[in-house]
Amino acid sequence: MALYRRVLLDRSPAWDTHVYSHQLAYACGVSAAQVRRDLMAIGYTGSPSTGYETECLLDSLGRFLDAPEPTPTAIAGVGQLGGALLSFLVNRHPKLGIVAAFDVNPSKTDRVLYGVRCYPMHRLHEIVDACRISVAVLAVPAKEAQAVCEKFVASGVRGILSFAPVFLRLPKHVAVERLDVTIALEKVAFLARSVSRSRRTFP
Amino acid sequence: MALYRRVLLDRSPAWDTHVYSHQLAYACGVSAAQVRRDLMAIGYTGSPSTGYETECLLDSLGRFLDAPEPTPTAIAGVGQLGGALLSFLVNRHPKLGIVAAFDVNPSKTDRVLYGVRCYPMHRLHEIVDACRISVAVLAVPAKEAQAVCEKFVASGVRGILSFAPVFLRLPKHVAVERLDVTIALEKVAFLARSVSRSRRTFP
DNA sequence: ACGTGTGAAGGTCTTCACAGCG
DNA sequence: CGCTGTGAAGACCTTCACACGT
Repeated sequence: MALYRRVLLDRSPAWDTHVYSHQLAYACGVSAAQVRRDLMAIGYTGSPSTGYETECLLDSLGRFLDAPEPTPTAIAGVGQLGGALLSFLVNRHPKLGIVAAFDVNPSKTDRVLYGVRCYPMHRLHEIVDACRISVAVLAVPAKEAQAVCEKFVASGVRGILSFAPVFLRLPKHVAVERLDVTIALEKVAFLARSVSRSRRTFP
Repeated sequence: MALYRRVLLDRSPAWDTHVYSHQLAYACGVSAAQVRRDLMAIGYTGSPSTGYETECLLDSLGRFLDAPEPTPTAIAGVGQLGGALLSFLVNRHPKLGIVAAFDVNPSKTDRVLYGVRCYPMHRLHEIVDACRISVAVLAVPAKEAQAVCEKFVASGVRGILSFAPVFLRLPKHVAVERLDVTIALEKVAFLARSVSRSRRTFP
């Protein structure tokens, strides 16, 4: 899990240079055995006495998670959500830079928004091709999501992060990750209801 | 899964009044057996000849997923992300209404933003208590997330949807769901890289 | 003693296969 | 025949338990 790296990056001052699996487990909300197994899977091995060296571990995680060179990324849809994502992501991650934005709204296109140039939709293929973009973020309305992501895939994109509340039907060689706010909220409401129920049942 | 309902709500015109498990499975990207098992779990039973009645099925899903009465919800943090979420969620879901927003910024508080009244943070307990809010959305900076969600929990909130890229340590009787944009993006980039690798290895 | 690496057990979730019925 | 409901098998993931090194 990439969560380990995040936790290590803003590492607690307690972990000076070394960290034990149970500390990392506690910080990530998983079990210590899980951490050891995951770290073993990426080929890093720690010493029993001192635990894991944080610097060296971050290095191994980086080699495993990141591509050798930065991965250029694009975003489609610069509405409220797209804008929030842009301002949040720009210059945040050293290996995942947003290099282009796309929108249908002419008042948005051909300008630099949040530090990223915004292009009209019809130049999508051209730009994706020229910048060798391999990952795209979808922040467009649900009705346009399927069409836009097909354009991305046709232009060579191999990974898509979608915020649209629809299931995207794509070839198997494209990785899709969905972040569906509505469903997540329904899920939380459901879980909240059931935990409070079990609380009442077994007080 | 709540995905079924979403798919059924904007149901394809092909499914007039009835739907077969394999159609629903195709639309949601899962297997037909999975759909049948899930629908069985919520106690709905279809007929072999006609499949499932969409209206009746939606009814059963609603009884299972939703609370009998609407669940009041609050949001903390009305920055870029919070604003986008607000405008996206307000009046979207019949059973999950955002009834209050909270922010530290005085220029935001005591105004109505996106149709929702925004209160200062120090009135959080008072408002959550008065409105019987049981679910909260966190769109605050990572550093404040833990503190804010503890205030929510202390005020009686039992479910939290967090967008902050930190692990929240909370009592077990509180349901937490995280939507971490950065980690999701890293995951997509990683998967995109590995699928393109396997593509090259077995062409 | 304490923590890691790792085999083995245990549980959960998914898929297969088939009886039954319109 | 085709689709549902459901038991059985299987795959996957998590946890336990313990040998080894420091």
